[in-house]
Parts: sequence; structure tokens; C-alpha cells
Amino acid sequence: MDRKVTIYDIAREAGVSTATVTRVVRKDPHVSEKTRQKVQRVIDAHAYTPSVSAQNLEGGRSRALAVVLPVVSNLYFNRLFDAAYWEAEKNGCSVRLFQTRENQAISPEVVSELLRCRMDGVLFAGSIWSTDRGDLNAALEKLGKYMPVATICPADVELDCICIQSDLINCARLPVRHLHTLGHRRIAFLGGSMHSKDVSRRGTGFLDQLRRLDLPDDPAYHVDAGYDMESGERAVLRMLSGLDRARWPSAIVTFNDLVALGVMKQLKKMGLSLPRDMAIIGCDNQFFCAYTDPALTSVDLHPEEMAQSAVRELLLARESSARSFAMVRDATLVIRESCGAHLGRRGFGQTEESRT
Amino acid sequence: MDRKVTIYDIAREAGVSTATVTRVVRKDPHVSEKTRQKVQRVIDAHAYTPSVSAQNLEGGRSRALAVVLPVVSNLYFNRLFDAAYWEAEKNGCSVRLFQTRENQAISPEVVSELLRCRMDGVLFAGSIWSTDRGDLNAALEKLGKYMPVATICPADVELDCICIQSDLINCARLPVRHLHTLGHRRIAFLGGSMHSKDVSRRGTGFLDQLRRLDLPDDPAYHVDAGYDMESGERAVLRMLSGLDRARWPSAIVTFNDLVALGVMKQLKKMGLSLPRDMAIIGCDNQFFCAYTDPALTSVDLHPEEMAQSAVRELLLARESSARSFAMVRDATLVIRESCGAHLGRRGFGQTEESRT
DNA sequence: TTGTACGCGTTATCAG
DNA sequence: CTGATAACGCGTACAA
Repeated sequence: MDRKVTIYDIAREAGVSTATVTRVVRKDPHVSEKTRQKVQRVIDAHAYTPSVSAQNLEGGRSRALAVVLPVVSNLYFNRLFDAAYWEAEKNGCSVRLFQTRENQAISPEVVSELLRCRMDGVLFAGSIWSTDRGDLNAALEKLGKYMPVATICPADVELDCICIQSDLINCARLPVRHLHTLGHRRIAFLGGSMHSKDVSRRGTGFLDQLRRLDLPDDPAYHVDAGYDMESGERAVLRMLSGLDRARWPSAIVTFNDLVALGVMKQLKKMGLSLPRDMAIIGCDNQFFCAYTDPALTSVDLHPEEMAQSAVRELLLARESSARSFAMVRDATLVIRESCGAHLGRRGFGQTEESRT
Repeated sequence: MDRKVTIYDIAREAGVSTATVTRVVRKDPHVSEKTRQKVQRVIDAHAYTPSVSAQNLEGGRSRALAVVLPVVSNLYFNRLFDAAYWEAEKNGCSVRLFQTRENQAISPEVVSELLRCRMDGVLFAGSIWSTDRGDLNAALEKLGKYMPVATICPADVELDCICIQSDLINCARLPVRHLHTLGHRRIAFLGGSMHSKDVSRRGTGFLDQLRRLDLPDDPAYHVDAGYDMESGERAVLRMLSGLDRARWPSAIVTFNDLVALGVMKQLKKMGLSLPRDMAIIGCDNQFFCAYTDPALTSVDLHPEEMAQSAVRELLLARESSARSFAMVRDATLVIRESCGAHLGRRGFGQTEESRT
């Protein structure tokens, strides 16, 4: 491996001072055209590029933002990351990715790594909410002293940083209303946990909406499960196995589209026809939603836009003094075929149901 | 924003020299237990962490690998990246992601950014092969002078770097043989391009295999298309529309699973029943393959293992002198239901076919 | 317009 | 065992 050519090498060979080389590189106009050309020629000849490390050390900043999330290979997170990446790049800033994996909590290792790297800002997304509230606030405060901090978080989390909040309310309301409008009364929720400690609060939000519409909140209609396809398969099987067919829900809202994928597979395996025998609504509006059979109706939380806002605010906060505030991007429902909406309004399970 | 506390601050407050602070941080045993404790206390009190920029400047290396690819939000690439990330992390190395987007060529900007950041190694994956061979070699050579270079590339590409080659041969052979065994004779290929300039050479590899088995290579059986679901939908429609039903293929191999998704959707829309009326084989063995209807048979190129090998070799090359060589990870066929293999062997399209 | 000299935060070398 | 001090590569006052 060759030694990297430095600004000294260029200066010496061009017969000028390092200051002049810098000026040429930074396109400082206070250089005579003659020397500029001379220096530029040497630079080109050696393909000289200033060292970022040295520049950062000098300037005290890294022109880099950190994005901390569990896994990029997750569909939701890679959309989020991708958006953050390009938004930062548009502003001449690079992005460093830190994965925490299943390690739900925000680890001290990550915090110190962020500090070590002198990041210009950090965006947290996903799963850190399960961290003990005290620890979390301590960590954020510690980081906040040195760099602006932003998070993409559930709406009910109050943190001392830039909070881009997921639209929990509509994420639950939209699917429930849609199903209600189509005549469904018995609606189940599968995936994640109904307990309030669940990362996203999606389950609890769902229950709220049921209550608002005076719909039955049958405990049999939600079994705790994971966040992937296998979880969906198992959960729906467990739920339906324990129920008389007359008590079956006519619709299922899932934690996310992956769970929905599993649910649909299991349902078909049981011989049900979708959406006739069961309506399904997923969440995240993933790329494959239009290609399931039937095409999956889903809620879009617009992670891309949230990520873009976060990056923009981070960049802003870097200049001005840091501030803490919250903003929300409305969720939207993307209606496809998995609820039979295209077939017109119908009345599911009305006959067996006791009107309350 | 507070000023970061430096090694000087610690040294002063602890009443020792910076050298001693470094020793404590690096756990150098040549420190008396007494001073060690004294210094450590100050370090903890201020949550001091050495600056990576300064360390890198000093040491002349970054302890970071670069991964260059088109987009992480692509399923194939995020699996690849994720594997590289954790393999590097296991070796105390961080990973920096560079996306080139649709920008197929390896741009001078990326090259100079890699140089600027003084990366300890770089892994290229995907799409740079379409770069003019001369330019590509020039870029790789330039980089190679300063850091080890690895690529995940088609097997027929000869480059002066560490080449982790995709198993082109089996990627084409496995699906064609499988279909042949099941009795299929008219096999089409959809997605990408059949032209040899296509990034992955998947189309040309497919044609080779057809010839080997003496199967008809009807030009109508492959229309150039893209790499996503929409491309699949359009391509299959275009192909079948132009053909008498008697001349229809009985099986379709697609460039990847995304294309397969589109093809399956379009086929169903046309009223065909899968796999009875048409067998499908995708490529990449994506997570959703087991959840399509019918479950999609697919080729796995094992991008994770390729990425891990690449990272390992990069780390090795960093120590010893750089070397250039090639290695291949065999592709495997994951058989599910989209070819009807679970239904036993059958003879598709035998009757209409003219035996040659 | 150009050059000198210092600081940025660490580590390594060499004395003590 | 501990402390000066010289790099590391760059930018930037300040001076010429």
C-alpha cells in the first residue's frame, strides 16, 4: 500500500506553501491564475485529496450524521434509512449507520461510539423506547450535550430532543373505521403486544379505537405475537383454534405487513377465501402489498418523510442552538383488495352478532 | 453544545501527563494501580472518550471498511450489507455505506470519497460491471494502491482485486434442470437483458443451459425488462400477448424474485392457475418466497456468505500484502411449490411440442 | 497574492 | 513507572 500523498508533498512539488495548496483546493479566489494552474496540475498528477480525519480534527466537526436502528434489512428501517441518507447527502453531509440488532435497549457502547466519532447529529429510530425511561433520558441528555438528537418515536413519548412522532392515532383509527364502514364488527388484532409496554403502542391504540366505535373488545381477539411472518401464522392459528366458528372475527388488523403475510398464508391453508371469509389490513404499506393475493390494504406511516424531516431538523439544530420539539406526519390508509372494499359495502357477521 | 473534553483536560485534572492518560485508556499494564485509579476516576467523571479523528490521523488508518452498492433498500443488497456489517464488527471494524443509486457506473466522486476517508478497505457489490472496462480497471487500480479492494461480481469478470464471484453457472443450470426434470420443454426467461452487457449475465447463462439440454431457444421467450415487479408484469403480458396459446412456454425463469412477483400477479389476472398452467422460478430466495401463492421456488446465491468472505479477505489483505484472487460460493435451488414439484413429475407441453 | 506558524486530539518514542 | 515532545495532515490567523 502506498503512503497517501499529503498537502506537504503537493506544496513541495509545486514550490508553494501548504496554505496556497489549501486555497487552490478550497477554490479561494485570492490566488493568481498562474499559481492556481501550477498547483492544480500537481494535485491532479497525484490525485491528491485532503484527509477527512485531519479536516475533522481541525474543524472540530465531522459533517456526518448517525442513524441508529435495530436492522437495515428490515423493510421499514431500510426505507427510513435510505431517505435519511439522501436527504443528508443533498446537504453535503454523510450518514453513518449503527445497528443495535435485537438489542432493544440503547446501549452504552453505541452512545460512546457516537461520542468517539464526534457525530454532527444522531437520529434514533425504533425499539429504543423499551429502554428503561430513566436510562433512556440519561443517555439522550448525555448525547444532547454534544450533538443534536432526533428520534422517530411513538406520539406519547415525551423526550428532551427533536421528536418526529409516528401518527399512532390514525394508524389505529383508519383501519378500524374502514372495516367498520364495510360492516365489520368483530375485529381482531395480531402481532406485537397489547400491553402498553409494547414498543409501538400499536395494540393499545387499536383497543382505543374499538372502544370509540363501541365495538366488542373480545380478549380472544388478540394474542400476543412477534413482528414477522411466522408470528402471524402461529397467532392466527392459535386465535381461531380456540374459538367457535360463530365467534370468529370477520376482520384482522395486523401489527405490520409481514405479520399479515403470515396470517394470509395460514388462512388460505385453512381453506378460507380472502377477502370473502376474512378481511385483512396490514401496516407499513410495503412494496409487496400490491402483489399479495389479494392485494393487501395497509397503513402508510411515511417513514421516508419522517426521516427527511428528522435530518433537516438535525442539520438546522447544528447551526442554531439545539431545541426540542415534536412534529407528526399523518398516517394514511392505502386501500387495496384485502378487505373487499372494491366489492362494495357489505355486512359481515351481522347476523351472529348481538347488537349492543 | 459543550466542547468535547480532551485528553489534555483529563491529564490536567488528574495531575498527570497525556501519555499516562493514554496508557490508562489503552489498558497499558505499565501504570501503577494508584495512578490508574486516580486517572480512571477523572475519565469516568467526564465520560471522556478519545476522538476517532485524532486517532485516525495519528495512526494513519480508520479501522473502517467501505461497502459500495446501488441501494440498501434493495432486498439482495441489504442482506449482503447486513452480513458485511456484522462480520466487520466481529473483527472490531466499522462499516461505512456508500450508495451509488441508479448511477450504475463507479463514479469518480465515490472513488475520491473513499480516498478522502482513508478507508481500510472497500467492497463493491452490484452494477459497477456495466462501467466501461477500461475505466473500471483504472478506478480499481487507483484505489488498490491505497487500500485492499474486493468485489462481488459475475464469474466471468477478471479484475485485479479480491473477487468473490456469484455462481453464474448454477444460478442458470439449477432452475433449467429442475424444470426439465419436471417435464418442461418450453422455458422462458424474463427480466434484465439477454444481451451480454447485462450486469449479472443471468440471461446469457440461461441461454447456455437451454442449449446444453437441447431445449428450444425461442426468441419470443425472452423480452428484455427491468428488475422489479412492474417489469415482470409488463414483460409477461408482452410475451404472451404476442404468442399463440399453443406456443406459450410452460415455465418461466425470472431474473429475480421481484420480477417473479409481478409475473405471478399478471398471470393470475389473466386467469391462469399456478403452478398448473405455468411454473415459475425466481432468484435470490427472498424472505417472501415462502409466502407467495403458490410459494416461490428460487435460487439462493448466498449473498451473506459472499459478503462475509469478502470482509474477511479484506481484513486479511490489510495486514499482509494485497493479493488478488477469486472464489465462488455455490448457488442452491430452494424448491417450493411454484413449479409443482410437490405434485410429482409431469409432462408439460409435450404434445404440442415438436421433438427435435 | 503568498508564506509562516500554530492548534486540533492522539499516540509513540525516548528520556528520566 | 512517568513525563516531555514530536509527529499525524490540515486549515487559518496573521504577517509579509
